[in-house]
Amino acid sequence: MYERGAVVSLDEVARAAGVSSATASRALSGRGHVSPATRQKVNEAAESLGYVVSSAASSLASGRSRSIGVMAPDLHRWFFNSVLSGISDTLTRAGYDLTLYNVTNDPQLRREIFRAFLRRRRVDGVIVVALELDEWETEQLGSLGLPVIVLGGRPRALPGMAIDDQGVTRLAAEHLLTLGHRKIGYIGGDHAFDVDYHVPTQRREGFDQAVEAYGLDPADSPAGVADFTIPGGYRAAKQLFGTPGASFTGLVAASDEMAIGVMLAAKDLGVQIPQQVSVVGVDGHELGGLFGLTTVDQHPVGQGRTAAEHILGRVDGQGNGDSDLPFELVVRSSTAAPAEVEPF
Amino acid sequence: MYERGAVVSLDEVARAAGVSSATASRALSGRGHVSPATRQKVNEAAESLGYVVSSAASSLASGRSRSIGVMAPDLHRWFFNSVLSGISDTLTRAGYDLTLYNVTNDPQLRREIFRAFLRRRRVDGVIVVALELDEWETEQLGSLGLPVIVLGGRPRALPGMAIDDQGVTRLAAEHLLTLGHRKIGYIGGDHAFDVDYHVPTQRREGFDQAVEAYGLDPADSPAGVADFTIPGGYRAAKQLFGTPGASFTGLVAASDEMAIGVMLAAKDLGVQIPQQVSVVGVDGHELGGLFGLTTVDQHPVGQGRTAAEHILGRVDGQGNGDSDLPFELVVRSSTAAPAEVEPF
DNA sequence: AGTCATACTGGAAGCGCTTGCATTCAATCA
DNA sequence: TGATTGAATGCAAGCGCTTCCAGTATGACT
Repeated sequence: MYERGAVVSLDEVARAAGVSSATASRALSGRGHVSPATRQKVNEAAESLGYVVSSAASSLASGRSRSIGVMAPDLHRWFFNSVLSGISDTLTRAGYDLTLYNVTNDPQLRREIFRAFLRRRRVDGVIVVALELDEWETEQLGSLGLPVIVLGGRPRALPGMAIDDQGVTRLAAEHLLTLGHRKIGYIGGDHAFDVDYHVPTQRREGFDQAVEAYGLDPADSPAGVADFTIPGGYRAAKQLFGTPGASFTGLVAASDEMAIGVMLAAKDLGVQIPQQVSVVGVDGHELGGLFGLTTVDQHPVGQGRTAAEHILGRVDGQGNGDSDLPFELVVRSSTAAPAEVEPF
Repeated sequence: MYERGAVVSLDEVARAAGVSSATASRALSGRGHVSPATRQKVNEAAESLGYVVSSAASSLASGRSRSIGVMAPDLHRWFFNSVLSGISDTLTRAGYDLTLYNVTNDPQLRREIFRAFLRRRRVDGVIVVALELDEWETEQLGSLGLPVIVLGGRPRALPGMAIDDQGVTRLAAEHLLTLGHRKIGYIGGDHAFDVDYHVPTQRREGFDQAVEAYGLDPADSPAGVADFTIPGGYRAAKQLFGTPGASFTGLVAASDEMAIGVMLAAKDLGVQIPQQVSVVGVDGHELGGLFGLTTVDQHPVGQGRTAAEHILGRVDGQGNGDSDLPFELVVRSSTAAPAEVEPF
């Protein structure tokens, strides 16, 4: 039904340039010795014929596909689609394609991705974004014989890049403590939500460390559990604000989406931010500005870029992948020194 | 550096099953005649050896890559990543890969995607999500010799699927008019924002039609311009709410994100929804429930699924693509009959 | 002048599949 | 019963590149 319009082959380019296809290949790919004059002739021929290499033929012959696989969970979550944008941008600039594997909750589909999709040798490397991998999955990835990099979380067996997940919440909590808050609450994830690799635990840990460093008992901190989304944060905050006796002047949320949920809940309940409660999040969400949210920005787009650069380097046999990612506190209007005002 | 772990070839499977590689290929792909007994032998051999077809070799030999290209703009926008999820889900289930081309504002990158990426013959079909294509791009897509489907917008030259973009806003406005509102405002896009193919104009048109049908003059409707995002809607609403003399009891926003921005602005300004102003959006945003937003749901995930099914059908030579997509009004708490209360 | 390294180029062998064609064999039919 | 048909299978020719190897030419060096 769809016949490919006259597709130009390397042979035609070679003929037009008056060289062999071997030389044409070398000229176009930049590998091997080709005289400048020949190279130009070939390039011109290719240009004028509109030649584009066939990825299938090239892959088959060279064993390289010029494509990177990206496995990511829920694309609705801002963090993940941000990382994906960053990866996509860098790969496109490098002339690589991006094969997306959206790993959903369907266990069968998920299994199939690890079993078959990745093995088709369509990709030269894999970036795993914030997935909690079980042992079998880790093994599958490892046995691929391809560079793999896990972004977010540090599975023992695979090279990873991650922010210091304790560091971010520690920084967030320290910010509040420095401002003078002494009674601060925490809203974070639960182990049951394993979309993030151990992230919930790590983040809570960081919070605790900061609190303890100020001689306080983390157990005294009112805590809520949510799933890293806006509605999740909203619900948790409503509950927290409504808990009798659980007063606090500051609140750390383990993600900006939760923090935004908190701010919405506060608005609904008439709790004033930051007069009655200061709120800090983690991520650097694009809506942070709109809400005046103080946050620990982890530059997700940059993380995507970095991961992509890294994997591209590894495809060429450089580096090994483990590294730390930067983050920084961005202070906006959702935090202030605790006022003399009655806490909520 | 990374040697591929013992990759199993079709020949090995064939040998293990005691047949020729031709038969093994037919057995595995399901094409051609193979006796049930042979088929089973081959399947078992493949299974036990962990054989997975090489996509490059298969593509080269058959001309089919079992991959679909998806071109999408800004992944942050909820609508786009929803559609993408839907596409991904359907493709994965069908055993297809998804090659993502995130089309950004960088004109050079964008050009390159159309010029080279799509021509590498890595994909069997292309789904274009809500991109305003210029003539050259349309032509490139058309000359690919591949099934292409444009989701959202209807470029003359390419088959497309779209909701009735006039219909959605007409429905939204009719909802308000039916409730008794007679002074309703509109927040929509601008031609300058061409991420959506003609969508801004179409949606405004639909709104006007509804208003006119009630004997009102669309020119009397207070209107704001925004870029389909939450902050955009927020800014436009602040302006609209602050315009002297521009009173209205209902507001139609051309996207849910804008509508959410409107609600946030209203909250900040103390404008009560729906008591003073009723708000309707378009999309079916996942946060609609949280905000109690009345909306015209266009089921973006479903759209993605439908588009994917369609393109898969076209790859197999069926159908031609043009079709309408369903949408429906979802009434929540952001709309009500105009109260006796003073409008904002 | 002779040797050797080096730059450039072409021939040709695959890469791992799919598929057209030929072959075999058993079932069907007049 | 011989001719016909069709299912089942194998052979082998590619698909369009990359790259090893060999060959030639050119320049450098002793």
